[in-house]
Amino acid sequence: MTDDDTPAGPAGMKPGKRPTINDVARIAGVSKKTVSRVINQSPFVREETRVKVAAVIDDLGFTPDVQARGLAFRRSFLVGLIYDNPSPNYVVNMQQGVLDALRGSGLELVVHPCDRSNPSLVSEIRAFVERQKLFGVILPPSVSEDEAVIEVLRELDCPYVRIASVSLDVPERMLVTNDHLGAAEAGRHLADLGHRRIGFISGPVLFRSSAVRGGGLRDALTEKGVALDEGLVAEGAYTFESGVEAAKSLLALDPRPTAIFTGNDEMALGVFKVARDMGLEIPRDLSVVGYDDLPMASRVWPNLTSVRLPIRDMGRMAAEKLLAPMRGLDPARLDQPEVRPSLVVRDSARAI
Amino acid sequence: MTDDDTPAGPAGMKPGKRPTINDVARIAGVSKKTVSRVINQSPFVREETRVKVAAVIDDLGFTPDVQARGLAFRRSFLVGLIYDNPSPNYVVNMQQGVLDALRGSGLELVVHPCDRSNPSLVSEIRAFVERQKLFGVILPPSVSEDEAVIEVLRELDCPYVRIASVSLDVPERMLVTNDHLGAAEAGRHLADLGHRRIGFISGPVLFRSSAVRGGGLRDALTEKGVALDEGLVAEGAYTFESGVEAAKSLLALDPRPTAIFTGNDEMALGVFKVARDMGLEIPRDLSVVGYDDLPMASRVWPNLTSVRLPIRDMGRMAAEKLLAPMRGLDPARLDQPEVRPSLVVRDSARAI
DNA sequence: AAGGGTTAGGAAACCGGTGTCAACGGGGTG
DNA sequence: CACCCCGTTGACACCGGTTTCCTAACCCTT
Repeated sequence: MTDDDTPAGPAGMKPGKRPTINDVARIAGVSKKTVSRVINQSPFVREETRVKVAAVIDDLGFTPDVQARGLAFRRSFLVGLIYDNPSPNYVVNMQQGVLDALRGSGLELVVHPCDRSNPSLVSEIRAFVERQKLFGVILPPSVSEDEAVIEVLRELDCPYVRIASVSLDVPERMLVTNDHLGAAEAGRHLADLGHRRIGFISGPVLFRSSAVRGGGLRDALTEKGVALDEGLVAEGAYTFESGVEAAKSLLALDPRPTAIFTGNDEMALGVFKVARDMGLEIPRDLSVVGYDDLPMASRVWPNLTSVRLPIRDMGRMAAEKLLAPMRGLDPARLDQPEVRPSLVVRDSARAI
Repeated sequence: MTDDDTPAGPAGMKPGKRPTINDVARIAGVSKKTVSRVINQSPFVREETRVKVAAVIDDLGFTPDVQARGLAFRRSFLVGLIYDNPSPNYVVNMQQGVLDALRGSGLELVVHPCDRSNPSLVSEIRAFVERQKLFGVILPPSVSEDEAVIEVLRELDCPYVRIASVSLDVPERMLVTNDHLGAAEAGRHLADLGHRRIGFISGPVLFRSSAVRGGGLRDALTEKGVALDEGLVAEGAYTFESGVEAAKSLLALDPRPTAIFTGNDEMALGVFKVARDMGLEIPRDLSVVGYDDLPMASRVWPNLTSVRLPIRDMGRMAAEKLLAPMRGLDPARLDQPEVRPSLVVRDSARAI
């Protein structure tokens, strides 16, 4: 009957426009509210009706408008990733992991780098979250450790998941990276290789992981009957340059340490540089173990022994926690796989 | 007069809720349409009225709801970054640059990695752009070179800016990275150092930059009276492993090249590894020049001479092109700064 | 002073969904 | 048989903006 000449799409639709819920309702012969119920999987729809509406939705290729839905729901379908970690490798892998979990959920990822030393950090994050009415937020270290930020998220009633080296919150909002375990593995490895004078270059105090990794090392050494000499501990800043400075001070000692564990790989490369400049050969004259297992750990020479952190998996797990309520999963289902750092043994550390 | 006990916010507002355009209109004593005009900087508002409304907006801390605005505008305030480049460093710097340009504009960045070898690439990107009604899209290589993707963006009427090594589109939608120039600089450098047998490890053919960088090298050498021996050209894949394979084949030649220019730094590190395994010392026995100037170029030993690409600036410039219409800038203003790659001379290449 | 062209500003519809609540039909109960 | 309850469904208002169309006021001519 309709003698319209719609070039594409099923009959009854204006061309060149996406179908709306009204089109679906009209064609299916139901009210838009019923269509809405089908979309939202309401149980109060007769199976027969549901199938009929679903068929029309499928036929038309209808997808609900995220803005309209968001407006009515007073919540967007955007997940924010707020981070201050400067490592590109960390950031990209984290994003990938989050996207792995988001795939198929209809949610998108909005990235928001920030700077904890910026005094307007909190108000800026507040504006971001409030304006976008975020579905949820994922916070990797170290911004995950900022209680003022968390305070704002709670106040705005924005769901979040924090990633940190130790538990700082209720389990359903927390992903613990167990840095203690990873550092302990590194410590045991060095002790087993016979090292007794072991240096440690920590991260900045602003990062909890700095202390946790140091603690893991200390505990493992103690367990092996080795003491961690406080004189062999230097503070770095998780950067190459800071690693250089710290290594200079440690390797200037007499007697110097026979092994150095660094809080991350960047600083381990700083140790490499200083050792080279001093004519020390790794691992003959000095063993080095890093943390993070960056791609370059296996590119440099000698290959760097390092603790691998499954960053992408961490991103995925954190995002899955955020989605759990939407998927009707009980937060009680807390028996999720833990993050397990693992030591990757390569060539930069050997028996004394 | 008002004896309400709103804990926060100016009078006349319900507590715990963000002010809406209706609140502003009521308090300012105008219609919501007039407020809308002020927000959108319509010229049809008397200065006196504008000031009055602006004062109320400021007083209330009113910010328009992005979803409602987007719904009415039929366009969101989200910029998409669609990329398939696997380098974390590239991706993060690109994001940073785009965010630099977006700051203060009220737009947010949504990241969308993709895989060009996925047959559903185009339909997936279509769904993403259509569902989110993106404000615009930025496409770095190599997805920027995919005409099928561009076709979809045009069809959906979604503004975009492509980043590529050569011009593939009209100037206002194109940011050219001038890889030709960067590679030529590298070529001149090697020729000036006296190298005559120069090897080249290209990127994959899927990336235009591979051919363009090779062309730049060839032209520079020709200009110096040096021929690029086709037998010294090997194809890599922009990965460390592919660099290793290509280096093995090139360094097995007799006589072997005295210098190798690689399409990127990852592959240059592959050359480092093979040289080390063969007992060749860089730069004494072999000079190496890379492209990208990754952070690790200055961390490894010897420090890698490489062509620096201002990735963050590129991201910013691309995003600014996208915002130009919104800012009322003429696309005619095309006298923008060009991307200028520059050679960073370090220790991995020296005179023969 | 009447007529005509601007211009500032408002009422109502609309963007595309969801929440509230009442209505409807059929089966079980007193 | 009247009444109630329950599973389904729809009408209508609403989310917070923008667009369309119209009116009233103002200024300048004639």
